[in-house]
Amino acid sequence: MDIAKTYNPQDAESKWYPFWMENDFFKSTPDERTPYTIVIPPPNVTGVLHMGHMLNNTIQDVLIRRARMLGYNACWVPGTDHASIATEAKVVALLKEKGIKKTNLSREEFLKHAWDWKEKYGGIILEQLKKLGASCDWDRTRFTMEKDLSEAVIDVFIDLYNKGKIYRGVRMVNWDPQGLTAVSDEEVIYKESNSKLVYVKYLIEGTSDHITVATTRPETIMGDTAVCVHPEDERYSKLKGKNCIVPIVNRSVPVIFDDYIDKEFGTGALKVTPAHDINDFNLGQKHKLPVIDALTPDGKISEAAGAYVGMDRFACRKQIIKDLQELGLVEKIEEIKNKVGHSERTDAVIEPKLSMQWFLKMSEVSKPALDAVLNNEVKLIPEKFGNTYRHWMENVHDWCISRQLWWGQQIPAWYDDKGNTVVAKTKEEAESKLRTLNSQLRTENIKQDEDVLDTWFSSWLWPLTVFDPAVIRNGWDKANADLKYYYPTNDLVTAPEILFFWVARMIIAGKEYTGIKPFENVYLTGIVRDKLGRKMSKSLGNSPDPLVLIEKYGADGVRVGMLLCSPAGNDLMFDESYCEQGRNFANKVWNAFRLIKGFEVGVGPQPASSKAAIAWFENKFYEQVEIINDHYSKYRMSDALMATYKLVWDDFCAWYLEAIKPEFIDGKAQPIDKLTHEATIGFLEQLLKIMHPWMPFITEEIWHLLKERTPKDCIIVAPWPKIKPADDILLKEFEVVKELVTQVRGLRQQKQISPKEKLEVFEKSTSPKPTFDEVIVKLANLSSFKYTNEKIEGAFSFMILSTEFYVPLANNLDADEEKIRLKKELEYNQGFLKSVQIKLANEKFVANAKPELIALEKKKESDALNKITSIEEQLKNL
RNA sequence: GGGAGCUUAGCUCAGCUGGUUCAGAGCAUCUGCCUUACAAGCAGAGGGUCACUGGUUCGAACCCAGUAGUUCCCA
Repeated sequence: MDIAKTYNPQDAESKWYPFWMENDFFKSTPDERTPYTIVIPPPNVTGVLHMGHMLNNTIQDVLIRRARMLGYNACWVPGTDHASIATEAKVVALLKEKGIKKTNLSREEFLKHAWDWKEKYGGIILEQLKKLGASCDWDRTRFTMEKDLSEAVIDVFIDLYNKGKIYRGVRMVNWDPQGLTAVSDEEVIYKESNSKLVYVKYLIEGTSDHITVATTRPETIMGDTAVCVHPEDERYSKLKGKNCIVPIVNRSVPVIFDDYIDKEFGTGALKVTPAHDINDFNLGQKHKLPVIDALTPDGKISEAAGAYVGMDRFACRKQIIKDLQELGLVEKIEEIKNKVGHSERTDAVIEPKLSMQWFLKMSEVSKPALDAVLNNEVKLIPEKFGNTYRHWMENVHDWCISRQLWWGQQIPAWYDDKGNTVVAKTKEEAESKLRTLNSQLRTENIKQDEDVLDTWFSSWLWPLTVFDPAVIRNGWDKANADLKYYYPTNDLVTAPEILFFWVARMIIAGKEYTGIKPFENVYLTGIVRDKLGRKMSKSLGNSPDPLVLIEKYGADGVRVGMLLCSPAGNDLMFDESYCEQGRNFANKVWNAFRLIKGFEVGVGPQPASSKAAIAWFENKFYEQVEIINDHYSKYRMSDALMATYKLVWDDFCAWYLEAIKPEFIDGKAQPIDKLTHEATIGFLEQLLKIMHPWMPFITEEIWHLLKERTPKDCIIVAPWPKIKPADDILLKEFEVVKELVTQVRGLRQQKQISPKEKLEVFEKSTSPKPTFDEVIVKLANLSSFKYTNEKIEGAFSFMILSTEFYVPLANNLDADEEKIRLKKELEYNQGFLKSVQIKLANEKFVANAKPELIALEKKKESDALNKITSIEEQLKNL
């Protein structure tokens, strides 16, 4: 068979993914096995795969594939969320291109367009995940706006309303004037910007005096309903009971006193605009001030302002400063830096705005969710996030769950024309409820709330409703078989930035509706940054396209590359060179396979070197798989990967294969014996298994090229290797072999001796351990490896641990050079001895240290003394 | 302004309960090799005042305090 010299990932990827699908290897249905479940953090339905997804989903796939091999019933549920704001913005933009305005459409018409869009373009990301190799059970794909998932959302709203946990109120919300919706606190991004602090004079009514206030938002002056100063601020004490005049609109407003004021900031006097600042709003409530909303929803000056009506808020800011200057009312302008909130979705400057919104009271429902993390019922990985989590949960604000959009679950609240509100699942139910409040009710006067619910208000049910959308209605006791089997899920893999948005809220929902946590462990990945440490973003253009990377390096290469640089919970500085390293590794594995596949099996006996190498590698494998399993158990992904990488590359390829590889005689490869051949294929199979979660495609490819297999005999479902305790003594012996071979190779390099020239090596020993002698002869290319009781005169020598080795080199020993080298070694050992002896002479050390430790130090001392004597002797002989 | 984390080789990171010859790994670098599995490779080598300053201890990369730099979260 002709096998390509370099691995071609595309062939394997296009072959095995469909094969796995056709054979239902990703599929899971409840059975007698223990389940292992992951629900995907549903990506935004408008999304395309970015590096963050790539990292996140690779980790999930590694976990799920390994669980499958460990014999669990592995189930990874995929899906997308409906992303109200993002999707609606996309659809609005698309309609605009066609010349259709959203405002000209009815809700139903708009939603039809939105669904059309979703069917046509939505969920591209799920197809992209397949390229990565994601082994999701695609038959279980869910979407948060599906009929029954939506119904669950409505059921939750009604339930929480009935429990008194949802209320409607006028509140200051973060208003996105571009998206025309309220957004939650978490969706506001504060950015540092340069602002002008304008000092404006307000005349005191009935006098020629004035009071100066400092503001960064002069365009809200028309909404002022008071000026506030600190009660203990002597500068202003004479203003008690006075009014002042709001410039431009010449409104008379009171001067009020409140210790909320920071005397040091600006002039110590604050203009109070209850409609446009949360603190001012609170002040207004306290002092019973009127509220004047001076802005329209789209960020223009409103009728109520009485001036600049219809002007954009930023244009107005410029104009009003100019006008105030002309009126002589501007004392000065300072340039300051402050943080300005921007919408995460549209990047528009957020406007604090009073509006009628629906809220969920968080204080009670969040308690069980806080406890679940504090008492380790839900484990956060890494643990440090527990602090952040607690801090947030202890200071949680009520959750604004309404959004002024159409794409989403419409709030099941109904109003009549008399100001009555009821919450009901259907219009009919609402009508009968309203009728009890309003006997004159006319059906045509019943209106449903126009708003939809926050997307997180549906995705917080994800781990429940992907399995049983009816669980809210039926209750946990009547949950379906799927939910009972898969819930709680095992691991959740997500980004720390949505720890509160989503993770905390899922725990809340899980606790509220089942009393059970939704998952055991939450693995928080880092943020993918570029190598300069900048967050990857579209605007910076510093994010590689994952699909291009896959094309370039292969899916396996990219997966390995991603995980090589991803410490748990810490950000990762991604660089393409990691993918290159991943690709190179795949190629290394490919070539190891090529070598093994090319062996011709003969009838000859098994060489002693092969037998010894097999014994060693078997134990090495046990030792390392145990370490790898341990890394997995601690979610140390990059450590598990690196241990796998080194086991394959260093131990298997560089040492084992070199040790068993048949020699060439007269330019012809000799056949390999049957026993060694079988053992080697067995090792390769075991190694492929532990590589499979990281590199699913190449491992499946080689698995099938290695042998004829039955159709169901695929590595994706092959059992994870069983291990035995490793023989530590054997492993230690081999470490000496490695060191010895390295020394001989180094000697060749140093003395310019060809690797082809055979050398002779002696070990000074009275109790030979010949297990690996033949391996040494082969790997170091020796004519012989012998033991001696005597020192070999005139030979090059070195020590490993406390054993001396000699390499006789005719005409090659440079006495001066040798002396320098030995003196250096002598110095080092003397220094070392000294430090050990100081320690042993220290009474407190001897008194306090553990006995094993003292014994160890004594051994170090005697070893060092032996070495020194030996080196001194050698020096004398030169 | 409040809170949390981080700082170890050129880069990315390990270093668990303070004690093995403990200062490590991978990549990168340097040197020599196209040795019939692999130049996407092989063999060898160099490279660090563990951010800084103090303290605790027989002993500190590790524990404590402070300082500097840096990242994130909250306001």
